[in-house]
Amino acid sequence: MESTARSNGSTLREVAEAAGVSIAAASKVLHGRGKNVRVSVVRAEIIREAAEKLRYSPNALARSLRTCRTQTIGLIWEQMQRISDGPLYYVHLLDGVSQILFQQHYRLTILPEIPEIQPVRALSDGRLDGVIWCKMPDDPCLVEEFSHSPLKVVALNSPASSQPNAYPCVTCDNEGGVAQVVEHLVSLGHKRILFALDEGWQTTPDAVARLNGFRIAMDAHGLPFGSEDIVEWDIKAPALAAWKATNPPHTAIFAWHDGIAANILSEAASVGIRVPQDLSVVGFDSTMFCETTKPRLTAVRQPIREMAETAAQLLIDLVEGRTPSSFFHSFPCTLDVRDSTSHPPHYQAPSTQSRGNS
Amino acid sequence: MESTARSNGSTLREVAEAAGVSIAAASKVLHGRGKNVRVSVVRAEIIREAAEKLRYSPNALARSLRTCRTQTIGLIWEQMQRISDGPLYYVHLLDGVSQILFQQHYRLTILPEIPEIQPVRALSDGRLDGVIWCKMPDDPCLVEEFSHSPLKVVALNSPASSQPNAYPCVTCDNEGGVAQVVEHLVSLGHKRILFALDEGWQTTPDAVARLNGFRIAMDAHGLPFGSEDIVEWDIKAPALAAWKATNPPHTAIFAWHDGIAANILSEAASVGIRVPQDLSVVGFDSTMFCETTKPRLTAVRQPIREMAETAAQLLIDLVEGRTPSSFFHSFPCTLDVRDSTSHPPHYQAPSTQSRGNS
DNA sequence: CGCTTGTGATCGAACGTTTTATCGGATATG
DNA sequence: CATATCCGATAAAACGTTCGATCACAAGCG
Repeated sequence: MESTARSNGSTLREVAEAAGVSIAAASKVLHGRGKNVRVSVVRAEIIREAAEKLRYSPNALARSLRTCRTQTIGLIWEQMQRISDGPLYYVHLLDGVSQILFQQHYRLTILPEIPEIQPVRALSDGRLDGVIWCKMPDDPCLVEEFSHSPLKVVALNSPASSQPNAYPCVTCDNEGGVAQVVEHLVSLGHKRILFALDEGWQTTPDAVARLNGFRIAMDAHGLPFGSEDIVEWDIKAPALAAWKATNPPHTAIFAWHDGIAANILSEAASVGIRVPQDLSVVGFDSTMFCETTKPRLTAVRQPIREMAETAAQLLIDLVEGRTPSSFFHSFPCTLDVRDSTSHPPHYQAPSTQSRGNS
Repeated sequence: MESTARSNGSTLREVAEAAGVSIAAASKVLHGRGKNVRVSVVRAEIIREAAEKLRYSPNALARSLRTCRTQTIGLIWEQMQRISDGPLYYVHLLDGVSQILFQQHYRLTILPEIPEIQPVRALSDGRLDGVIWCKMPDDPCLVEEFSHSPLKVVALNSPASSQPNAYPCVTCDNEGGVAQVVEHLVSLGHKRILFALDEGWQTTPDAVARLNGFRIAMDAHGLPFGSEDIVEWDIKAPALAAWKATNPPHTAIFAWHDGIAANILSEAASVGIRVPQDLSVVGFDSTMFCETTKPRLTAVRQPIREMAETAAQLLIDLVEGRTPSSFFHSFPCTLDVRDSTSHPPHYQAPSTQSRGNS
């Protein structure tokens, strides 16, 4: 075995020797650090030449070991499987985060999903300055663990923390967005609306928030909403046939994210249900995706790119010792009305509208 | 200012002191390193207890500095802007890469696009064991630069290197995929096919390869193909109106990737051109995207996920000192025929087909 | 007894930086 | 002339690991 694996071409010491100066001088000239170290212009030039000749490249590990800063932040999100299955939501998230990070000379490391506490400690192994955590669970143990660590953390699309100022949170106004959906559908004349979730939604803060918002909004309109109005949509098993059988039927479906809505659309097409004539469909996220579906998909727009940018900037501020002015950022959602929503079947103009369905 | 920023809760030395043993012993027990270091079971337990009590977490920087290994690999790809504009291609790439990496306990760092040589040297700053480079240019200087660095590199979707065994290459059979498109369209009766590219395609190896493949395939069918059959599609400026004016008109368009094809589809819909009756459209990549477009998009399927997995595994092998059996991996493409291709207008059955167009 | 082998353990030298403390000497200040 | 200040520069101590060298001691073997 090699006794010592040479890490790189040349070191600061070699440059210093070649230039006939001290290591400190070389460090000062090449990296500009060191307050008390002063070096004349002539020697500076000599050092720079020596560095170029030796193809010197500084070792970031050694520097980080000394300075306790790595200029690297981590991103924790869902399992890749779900990310590549879903629509463009995560791509925009990545775009926003990396945009801010790169322009401020930070690197981005993608981390595998970490559910347990133990691995959280492993996060603070010195390689990261901070972490953006998507859908971070609101667990006091987690906060406790982070408080013992120099690692900074910002939560993105996570439930509001029970400890208000433990870490910054960036979310969107799920409730407000959902309220707009209900408002839109109700004004079109819909009374029974199905809420579509996918498997494992219980552990997804956003899904829970949207369901709650939906319940509240329906309630505000005096419309009934119970467990029979919720369906766990399975990509594999078509469920629209079953939907047809319910009585009185739901005239609209709201899916908690675009991916499910898209699946509902293609399922409807294959079963022969016309959207929006027979059934209105609404999604959530409103990425580019919605523009190319069969009837273009009406959906709530979540400003995920801006949210990601905000989270990244918040984290950088924290890492660099600046205290953010606010620890809670909620972004408003808007409704993009496209072609997948319309009046329910047998709709009558509001003036002659009677309470019971004919 | 703080003179010394404490990096973390506790160090190996503190654990060793608490347990009353040497640092080497603690290192051996907690990390299993050190060949000659032996420690009895009783003391091992004492050390483990001390570590737990002190919330010890090893410093990866110090370890990497010593071992010259970081268990981290970098991913160089296009600017994020293009990534989030495009279809799911990059998501699947990321999925494949991270899948392999994570399960073998490697981390993934996303790097900003690096066009210059100088920053390439900065890559080998000790933080990375290797790099997966998408659309890596075939530049001898680059190879030269990498040969001076301990960094391993694997090229993904890049042109075959002029130095065959300098680094492993993973690509798909662009020519073969395009040949299938031409075969498909010609068998449907098309004779004039427009090739759609987007701005800056000249620097994209895949785009160039597909254009070449297209030229060859058209030639093999005895069909003319010249500069008037190539169009630079601009997302902003609709071009289908112009297309209508050409005489004789192209009856089919092949776009070098799905994103452009999708834009053509929505443009066609807004201008009133029916696909596939008036115009056939074919894309390349065939991600999930193609299933939800207005007519479902016929496209060449590129096994990007498998390609990404292969590239990642190749790189890990290289990093861990194993020599890959092959340095060139080309994946076959298949044609997914969907609803956006059909016979050209005024098509007559082959039996009465005459050479000239009526 | 002399020699090898094996066990359990420690010491201390790297790894490549940053940064504080220090040091001649020149120059300015009292 | 004594003393403070500044300039140019260096030595050396960290930072937290890994790992080769070493050591004491016991046992096995001829």
